[in-house]
Amino acid sequence: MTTAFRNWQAVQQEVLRRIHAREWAPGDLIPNEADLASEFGCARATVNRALRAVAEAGLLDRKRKAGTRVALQPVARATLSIAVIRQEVEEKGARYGYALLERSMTRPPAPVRAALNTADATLLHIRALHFADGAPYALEDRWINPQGAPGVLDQPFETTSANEWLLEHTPYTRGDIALSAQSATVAEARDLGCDAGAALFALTRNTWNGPVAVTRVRLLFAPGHSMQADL
Amino acid sequence: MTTAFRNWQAVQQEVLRRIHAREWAPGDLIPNEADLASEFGCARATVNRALRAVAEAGLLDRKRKAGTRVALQPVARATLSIAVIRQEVEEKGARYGYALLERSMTRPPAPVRAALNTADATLLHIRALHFADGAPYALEDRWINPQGAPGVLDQPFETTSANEWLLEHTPYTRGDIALSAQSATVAEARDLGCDAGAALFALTRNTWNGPVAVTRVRLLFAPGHSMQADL
DNA sequence: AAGTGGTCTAGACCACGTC
DNA sequence: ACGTGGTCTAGACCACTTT
Repeated sequence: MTTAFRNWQAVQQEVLRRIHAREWAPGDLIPNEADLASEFGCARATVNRALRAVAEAGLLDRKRKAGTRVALQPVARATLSIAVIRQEVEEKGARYGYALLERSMTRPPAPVRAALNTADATLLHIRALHFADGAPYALEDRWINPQGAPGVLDQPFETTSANEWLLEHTPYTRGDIALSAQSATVAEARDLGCDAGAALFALTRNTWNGPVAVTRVRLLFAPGHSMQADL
Repeated sequence: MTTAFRNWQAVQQEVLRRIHAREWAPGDLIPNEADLASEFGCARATVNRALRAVAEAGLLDRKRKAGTRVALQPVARATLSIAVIRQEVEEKGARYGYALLERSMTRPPAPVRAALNTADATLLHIRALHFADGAPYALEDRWINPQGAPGVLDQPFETTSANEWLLEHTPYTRGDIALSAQSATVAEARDLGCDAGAALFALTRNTWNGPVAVTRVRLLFAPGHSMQADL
């Protein structure tokens, strides 16, 4: 006799067990929801909830009519949590500091124009440093579209970072992120207090609110920085 | 009169609209599920589904009894999809290539032992190169615990990468990932065909199957590599 | 103690994709 | 055409927290 699986977490655990134990091997078609429900002694909605969760984790492929199959090559999905830099620093138990380096209205260089699709508009350009315990932590290079961030031109950003202000005052509907590595230029090395040519972790992020570009920011982290995530 | 919101996606969209329009401002307590259900003209379960989805995206904080609040600082969550390297290369439209550099049973250095918590066991050490259109794409440095990957010792890994074999044959229950930037050592530069000291994007990943370590891998990507994700 | 979200149920209908 | 997952409903009970 099988124990009854009364809640969706229990069903999920049993499904995961069968996958890991290869009772359901990669590529296999598993029983449909109705059959599993009667086997597990619960409602179909409960099985659905469990299978949906496992599918979202990438271990199952579900298709109407075709049924549910164990994923052949489970694509690992790591979820990065990207918080405000001040939070990130303080969560590491360090004292946060901030300094504005530059604030101007400028026509951005071609790559920025292309990424934001803002043609030849003049954007607010902010360069700033974030510190952890007095040491440079990250160098922020940001372009803000005043059209997409009402009120931004009234902000001096001398004590509060654009990073923080935008998150609280400017909604966005979509965005993308790119992570990469790059060598520190002489200027960047000076700002970050490292050697020129040092390997830096870079995060570039664009956000939009509907069709209108809000901001593009490139964060260069001091050498040794790493981002963690769980699978 | 309000239009009826008949499905959870429509409810979700309306909730997002209210958050973005600041009708529900950060920190605000929003109406409870029952009230929203009657306002939207749908069942409470439908509202629940929608609110749960928004909360999973980080825009709402939900607590029993305390109610649902708009998140003060929505933590951006970027989901990285980490596929098999061969897939990754082929999806870019390039021809994939693979070469084994080293295969041995060795006692790993301290950092690896510590990360995997394998005490002084002897592990399988694999070093290999992945190519895209003939050019080095990524350098793989991997340690495999034979205890966690039955059958791995029978694999030569001369034509099929450990990356691929493990994903298909070895289940895991948890893992972690770290992303960072580092300078190429002389040896790494030789393998990757770049200059020593070049900034490389590094991905280090540990996986376990329950309490037993399965593998630890460090992937060093050729200069210029970036990882993309959406928000 | 009471209010809120979390979940389960049984049944129903629908949408999609394969056959 | 038809089988499968996707979703909705109405009602119910439970679990967690705050009051």
